[in-house]
Amino acid sequence: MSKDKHHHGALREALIAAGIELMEAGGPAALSLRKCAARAGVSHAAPAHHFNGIVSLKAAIMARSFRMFTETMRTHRAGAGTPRARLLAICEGYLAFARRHRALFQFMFQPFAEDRAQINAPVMAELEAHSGAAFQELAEACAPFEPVAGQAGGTEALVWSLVHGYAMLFATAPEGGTPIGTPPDFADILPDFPLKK
Amino acid sequence: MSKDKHHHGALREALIAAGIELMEAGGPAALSLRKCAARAGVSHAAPAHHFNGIVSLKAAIMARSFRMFTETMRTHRAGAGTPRARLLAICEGYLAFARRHRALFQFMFQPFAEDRAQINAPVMAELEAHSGAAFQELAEACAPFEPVAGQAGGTEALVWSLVHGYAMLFATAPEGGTPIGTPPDFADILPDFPLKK
DNA sequence: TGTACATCAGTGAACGCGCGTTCACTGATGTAC
DNA sequence: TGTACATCAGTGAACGCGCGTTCACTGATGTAC
Repeated sequence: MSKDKHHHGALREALIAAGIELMEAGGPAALSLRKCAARAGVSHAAPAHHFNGIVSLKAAIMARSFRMFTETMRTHRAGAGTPRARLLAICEGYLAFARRHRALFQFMFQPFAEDRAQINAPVMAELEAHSGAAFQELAEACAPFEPVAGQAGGTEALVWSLVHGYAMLFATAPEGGTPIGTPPDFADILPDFPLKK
Repeated sequence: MSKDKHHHGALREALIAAGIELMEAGGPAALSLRKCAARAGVSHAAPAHHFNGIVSLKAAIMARSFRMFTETMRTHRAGAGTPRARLLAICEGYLAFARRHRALFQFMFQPFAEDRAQINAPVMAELEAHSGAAFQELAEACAPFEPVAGQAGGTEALVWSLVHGYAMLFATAPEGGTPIGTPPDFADILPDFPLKK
């Protein structure tokens, strides 16, 4: 089999998958080009043919993460009938992803990202498309409700803040390390929003 | 002056301050023992006399950060008369700290913390006291209100999630990088909670 | 008040490590004719 | 269907860097008598 010598285009994807596994095992700081290459069964110089630097690998991992994130929300949304049920389902998907992929979730939303200038255009476009789609899911789920405080985006801002904070504080917290013993279910703290007239 | 040779106990604090400056300039990943030492004007071996490893330095920085965090909330709370005003003031303090100290805020709440086993007892106690005090401020501000969903801790969980998510998404986001153009003021999305009977 | 001595808090050199990146190379794949 | 050749996607060695940590040392400070 020639695969012993050549990856036939699968290496790029394999490196992304390896990076995700590394992060999930050891947190965002555990990622390195050399470890990704090793995990993909390839020499540490090989990734240079697929990413023009580690920043590009990180961007590709982030894009892939947002795609998984959006898919998780869509899966949860399927079958929810009422607007309230749909909104709650989207949020449950949000939280499910955060719980299942703690490190990726942290990685996706950390404010001190790398220099975006180093990311090449197609990867950047992919990243923006996937993260935009994730937000779109949330925005659509908020659409049937009367805007909070009468502002466009008010409900989105409230729901997004609430679910994101809950995810950070309660869903991805290290083993029981929160001042609130057992936090309430998310469904119990999501306010009732009146439907649009 | 003998300070040329000896720091007279001020080095420990100087190293913590240096670490905070480093993080605020370059994010949590910019911290290193050697850079802290350099910024404090001391050889890179000197910190070993004050911290038994970089994990201890990080813990001390985290403790100091929580102290600043609590102080910011207390400053904002001062002078607020009604329960609603106090709750809002605490939240504004929360957000003010996140905005002013983006990197510290991220550092304090990141889920993949170092091995806590390496932190020596007094630093650990200090850290727990300061982070406990921060949460206590928030809990006290929630106390006058009827518990959300009838659960103990319900209001705290809602408010904390909401303000924390808002801080992460809107207060510490990199230059305008949020799908919601201009987010609403936090005061507009904080629900009205009924007072206790 | 002096003196001997222990302790403290620095220095500078050295260590080994993992990292990203570059380089010449090589063998397999794909293409033109 | 063969053959010459360009391109692609790997390899392994080497580079320089910053890192945490250890070590013997030294001079200043504090203490016992």
